[in-house]
This record gives sequence, structure tokens and C-alpha cells, in this order.
Amino acid sequence: MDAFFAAAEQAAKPSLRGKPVVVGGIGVRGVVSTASYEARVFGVRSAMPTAQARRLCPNAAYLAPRFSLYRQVSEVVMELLHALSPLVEPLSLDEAFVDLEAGGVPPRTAAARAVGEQLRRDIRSATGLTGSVGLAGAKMLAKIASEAAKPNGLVVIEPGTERELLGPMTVRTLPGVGPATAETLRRAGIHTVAETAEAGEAELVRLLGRAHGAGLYTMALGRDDRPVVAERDAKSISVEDTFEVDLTDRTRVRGEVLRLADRCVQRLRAAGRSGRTVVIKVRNYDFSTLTRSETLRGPTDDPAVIREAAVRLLETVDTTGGVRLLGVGVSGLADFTQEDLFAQAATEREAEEAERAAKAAAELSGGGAAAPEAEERPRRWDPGRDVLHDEYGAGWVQGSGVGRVTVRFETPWSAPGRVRTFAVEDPALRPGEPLPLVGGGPADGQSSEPAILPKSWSPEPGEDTGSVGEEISSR
DNA sequence: TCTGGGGTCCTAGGACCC
DNA sequence: TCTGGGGTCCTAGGACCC
Repeated sequence: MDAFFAAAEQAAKPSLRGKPVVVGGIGVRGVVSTASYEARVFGVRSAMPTAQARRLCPNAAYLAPRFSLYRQVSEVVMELLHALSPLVEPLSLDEAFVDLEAGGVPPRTAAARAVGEQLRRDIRSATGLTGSVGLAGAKMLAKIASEAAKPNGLVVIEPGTERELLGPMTVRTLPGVGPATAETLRRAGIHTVAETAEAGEAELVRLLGRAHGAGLYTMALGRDDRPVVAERDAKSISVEDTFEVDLTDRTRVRGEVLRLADRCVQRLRAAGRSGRTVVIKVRNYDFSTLTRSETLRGPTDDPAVIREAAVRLLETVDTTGGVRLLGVGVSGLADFTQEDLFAQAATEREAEEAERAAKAAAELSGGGAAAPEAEERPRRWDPGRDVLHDEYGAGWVQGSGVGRVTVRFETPWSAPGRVRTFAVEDPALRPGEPLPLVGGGPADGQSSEPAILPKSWSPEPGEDTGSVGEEISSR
């Protein structure tokens, strides 16, 4: 999918179509997940600190990601892929390999190209979004082709032309060659794919190690016989949080680790798995990062066991100086075992205990005032999120601050909507759910008439149209 | 206003076992 | 008695990907 998160937001929010949109972390330490092509013109890129993106492109809409929407769209696309072949290997929400041969597509360019073009049309009509297709005789080459096809295109690498095509390209083109590998190769005078192949396997293994060196050599020859593998089970599950301000209070650090352990267990249980190795991750004020792990006698999904292990591991880490990030993960995953069933039976009792402990930790960290405050915690109005208003209907948060929230009332199938500002406590305003990007209509699922608003409108004199993702600071 | 969150795979050393 | 040769498991760290 092309600029997937940003494109989905533009499809959902008519007023953002054709405008720069940046989806990612909104906080001071956020980074960009996806920039729309309009924002890329300004130099905004994935993985860039959001603060830097704001400097490059102050007028873009800065939106927090809405993963539930992206997952919905992803499922629709993956279904289309499964209609082509039983062998589909998802790489992420918006990318997958499909083995067309296993789906009975004749191994000829014309046939494959026809399937690819039809797929692009189907994706477009099913999701309203564009995707790009790369076709080749191997996974690595198909991936390179799809990158070349973006946005909204299709590229075929004809069998037999691989080496000629790849030869002049930089080694960074090859999947698995990141900044570190590229630098190692550069110091050895290797810059292009052709030079990589010329270096020979022995030299690459010497420079990069057994697995990486050998793999890179075969890829540089344009060879890649890795099969498309469907539905791989996850091997680890982890959660982590970066804090807006470094944590220094040891009790608070401990409380956060307990919270993360609980979140990790929730995910573990939702996946129907249990795990044997517990790992914590600590990123210090200076960005240095360490992990500590402990392998249990058997797999578990018992929150008490995982909490205890996580806290035990934390005891071995010096956190004076400040903690920027904490994480808790579980690996060595297994499906349920006898032991887990036993643990599950004990779960209600432990859940109560866990709740008490969490409350105690929260109170300690919050100076005793945390418990009542947690219940009345102000609703989060992250820019981009869906809201419903009793009178004005569906819309999304454009910005918030100083006790006010600005909402633009529009839906995926309406004309661009207008903006209104409310008090954050306004009882008429509630969190909403993402609306489907296509096939939705205000009532009958057919109409393309706007749900709430006239097709065109102009701001009233003096109306506050705001700007997207902005903090209201002085109005 | 420096640097997210969720993953995978690989390497290397030490423990341990036969 | 001056030191084998595998293999597996565990731990920690690092590169890379989306």
C-alpha cells in the first residue's frame, strides 16, 4: 500500500486530501510513522523525529495513528491476496508476498501482469486506497520491484535481467543492508550490487559474518530461492513505553514495569499463548539500551509470575540518572500447557492481588492521589481520533489544549467539513470509532451525500478554522 | 524540541552434557 | 592430569525491517 497510514487518514478525512499529512507519535519524543507524498516533498520521512518534521513542514496535519482502522483495511487487502493464492506471507499491515504459481497463475509475464493490474483495481475499489505491485521470480526481486513501482504502479523484473538491472544499484537496495552493513562494505570499497558480487562469498563472509555474508552474496547474484511462507506463529510478544520525561523515581520505575508486565500478559493471553523467557528492556537518559532476561522452568501466562520475574530483572539494573524507556516482553512462546491451565485456575485470585498491587504502586508513584484521579482522568483528545457529537455527528479531533478541543465534522464519504471548538468536558462530545472508508453511506450504505454537512461551505467571518494537530495555546 | 513500537534473525561467550 | 570435540541452552547485544 502506498503511504498506507497517511493515505488511510486522507481517505477518512476529506479536508486532508491533497494536503501534507504526517502520522506518528504526537508527543515531544514522537517519530514519524508515515508521511503522505505531499509531506515528503518537504523532506519528511518515516522514522524522523516528529519535532524535526514539524520544522520541515509546519503546515502538515499531524495525526496520532489509528491502528484499528489500518487493521480493518489490511484485512480487506489480505483477503484479496488470499483469493489469488493460498500462499500469502504478510510482512506488515500493508505489505505481503504472494506466490502466484501456487495460486495457479501461468508462469508468464503477461498473465502475471494481468493478475497484478486486476489486483490493484480490486484494492482500489475495496479500500479506496492505492497499492503498488512488484512482480518477479523471487521474493527479494519482487520487493525491489514494488519499491520501484511506488506510488500507484506495477513493475515487472523479467527473469534473466536481474543481474543487469541490479548491478549498478547501491547495495542499500538489497533487503537486509542497512546503515551498518553499508558502512562496512563502503570501507571495503564496495558500493554497488555488482561490486558486492565481484567481492565474492569468502570476502563477504569475512566482512559480515557467516549468515549475512553468504545471504548477501546470493542476493547480489540476483538469486533468492527463499519460499513464500504463510502464517508464521509469533516468536515473541513485547510492550514498551517511552516517557515524555525521564523517570528517576525508583518506585515509579517499578510501577511502570508492573503495568507493562500486565499489558504484555494481556497480549499473550489474547494470542492464546504462554511464554518461558521474560525480558525487560531499559533505555537510559543517554539512549544507551540494555536488556535482562530470565528463562522460567516452563511456559506460563500467569500475570503474577511474569510480574515477579520482570521486577526481579529490574533489581539488577542501575536506573539512577533517569530512564527514558521501559519494556517487558516474553519469548519462548508455546501454546497452552497443563501448567498454564493450572495457572489459569488460579487467575481470579491473582488478578485481585495484581489489582491491589497495581493500585498500591500507582499510589506510591502518584503521591497517594492517583487512585481517585485515575477515574476522572480527562479524556485524551489526540489529534486525528474519531469523535461523535450529539448534535453535529461524526468528526475528528483537529487539536486540543487549554481545556478546549477543536473538531472537524466530516466523514469518509462527505464533503470537507467545518470546524467547531468545545470545552473538553462537553458532555455532548464522545469518543467515536473509525468509519469504513468505502461502502459507507450516512444511512443506507449507498448514498454519496454527505452525512452531516453541505457539499460546499465557506467559513463564516471570524470562524476559527484552526490548523490540524495544533496545540491551542493562546486563544 | 533527537532518536517509537513491535517484531525477526544472527553472533558470541559461557555453562553444561556426552 | 595441562587441557578434545561436538551439541544445546541461556544471556546479551546488535542490525534490520515496517
